[in-house]
Parts: sequence; structure tokens; C-alpha cells
Amino acid sequence: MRGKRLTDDHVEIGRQFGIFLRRADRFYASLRVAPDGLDLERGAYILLSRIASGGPARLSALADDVCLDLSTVSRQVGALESAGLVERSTDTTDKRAVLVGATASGQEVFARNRDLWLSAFRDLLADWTPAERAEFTRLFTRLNDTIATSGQEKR
Amino acid sequence: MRGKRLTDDHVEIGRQFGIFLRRADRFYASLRVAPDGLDLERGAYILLSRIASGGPARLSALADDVCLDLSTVSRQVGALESAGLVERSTDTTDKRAVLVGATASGQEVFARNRDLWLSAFRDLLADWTPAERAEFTRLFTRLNDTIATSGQEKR
DNA sequence: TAAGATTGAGTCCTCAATCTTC
DNA sequence: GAAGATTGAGGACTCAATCTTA
Repeated sequence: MRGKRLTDDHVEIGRQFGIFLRRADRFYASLRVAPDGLDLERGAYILLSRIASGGPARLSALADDVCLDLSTVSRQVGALESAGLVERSTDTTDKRAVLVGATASGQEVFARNRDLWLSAFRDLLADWTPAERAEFTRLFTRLNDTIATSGQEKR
Repeated sequence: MRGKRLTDDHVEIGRQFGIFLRRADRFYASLRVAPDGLDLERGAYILLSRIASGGPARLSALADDVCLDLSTVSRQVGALESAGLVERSTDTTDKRAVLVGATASGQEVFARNRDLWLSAFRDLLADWTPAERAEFTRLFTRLNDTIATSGQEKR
């Protein structure tokens, strides 16, 4: 018996969720930092972060990890490659696949921006108590997993 | 003395936040529903929701409420107007301003889509306990306000 | 035929420039 | 000149079509 009644929680979340996403996206977009004259867009930085900390990987794996379309990742890799931060190489075991790895320069840029990036979140949550942060992180992760599972169902 | 140490909470939130936003945005985009042959994009529906439930308002007020650029709202209103869901009228007290209100058709479409829209969130959080939902809503709202305040500081 | 990757077309958004009215 | 709104240009993303290799 699937209830039709909607609790106040759902109403509140449903009404505010889209607006929250935009606000959060604006905040996140504002994190664009330029350490060495490089103006890394957040999408490119997230990808660089994944590549630099996780090691070389295929484009399809990267797209899955950062939750973007493969075509978008292909273009982002092109931009990072032009900036000399990553390198493409053909997978010798499967010539269809492309492996993307960070260059020394890419590793350096990642390491240097990491603290700037994270300090923005530190400042944002400066007034929160550790308990609040921990609880939020827990529920936040739970929601992330819930949405990911929900998306898989539709395939 | 501004501490340079970053707690694990910050690291975790910082690393996953961007990916979460994309996943959530994809989920939210998938809520696009077409009740009467109308294919309302989520941005347009959020705006219609605001107009239908809040009464006529200026474009600048709408843009502020839904957290979008004024130009985007102007185009969204144009789309909703073409669909016959909202109406533009000139503010008689200030001829520069445009007031946007919902038509009878717009009110009807809003009311009919509301449950569909909200039931998606009900399904999404079906496995959560009421306590978890309440706690998450609380912290979620807190974060929303925190980001909103953070954004204002930069003006 | 299918899988991996790239490229083209189209959408939604922001920023900047412009027009009208205060 | 400043405020409210519209329009043009450009960026980031998705979907669809294409090319190469398994």
C-alpha cells in the first residue's frame, strides 16, 4: 500500500531542493582559483583531482567517477592536456581505450590548489559545530548514495 | 590565528561536493514531467511554482527567489508565456517594472504537477527514517542559509 | 555487433551591452 | 545617472551520430 500522503519533510525538501542546487552550484563555481595564471574551472579541477590522486584511468572510468557524460570528460581532458596538466596514452592491451594520467606539472597544480579549495569549505562551515558537520556529512553521503542508486534503477 | 589544519569532515565534503551536485542535478533534471503534452523543464516549473503559489511579482524579485540571473528568468517567463501559463503586465506604479502572474491554466498545471513532483522525493527518501529526514532537512536548510549568506558577503 | 572515444547540435545558464523609465 | 528588463555572446553540459578497434 503505497501511501499518497506527503509528509511536511517531503514538501519542504521538494520545494527548496532545486533552489539549493543552484545556490550551491554558484558557490562551487566561485571556487575557481588561478594559482599560476591558470584559470581552472571547477569541472576541470574535479577531474584533475581525480586523475592526480587516483592514477591513470580510462575516459569511461573517469566519466563514471566524476558523474559526467563521456563527451564532456573528453573535452575537459583536451583542455587539461592543452594546459600540460595531463597526458593521453593508448592502452596497449586494448587500442580502443585511452589512458589519462597526470603530468608532473598536473600533480603540482593539484597539490597547490588542494588547500585553497578545501579552505573554502572550512570557511563556509566555520560556524558549525563538529557534531553538526559530522552528522551532515553522514546524511549527505547517504543522500548521495540514495540518488546514485535511484539513477541506476532507470537504466 | 586562522588554523591551517583541515579536518576530515572538510576534506570529505570538499572532495565529494561537486560530484554530489552533478548527481543531484541529474536526478532533479529527470523530474521533467509532461502532464498535458507540456514538457516543463525543471527551471520553468520551479518558476511556475513560485509564481502560482506566491502571486504576481516583478522579474527582479522572481530572479532573487529562484536564485537565477534576471536574464534567465526573463527567458523562462517568455517560454511560460508562450505556453499560456503566465502573463506579463506593466506595473502601473512604475512603468519600468513588469509583473508576472499565473493564468488559470498555469495554476491548474502547477496544481496537477505538484504531487508528481513531490512524490519523486517521497520515493527517493522512502527508506529513510522520519528522524533522519527531519535531521537532514534541518542541516540542509542550515547549509542553504550558510551558502546564501556567504554569497552576500561578496557583493 | 559492440565498446571506447571523439565531434556536432542543441539546451540552460551567466555576463555584458542596450533600451526604457525613474 | 540609476534601476528594471530584454537581447546577444559565450561556457558547460547532454544527447546523437560517427570513427576506430575488439
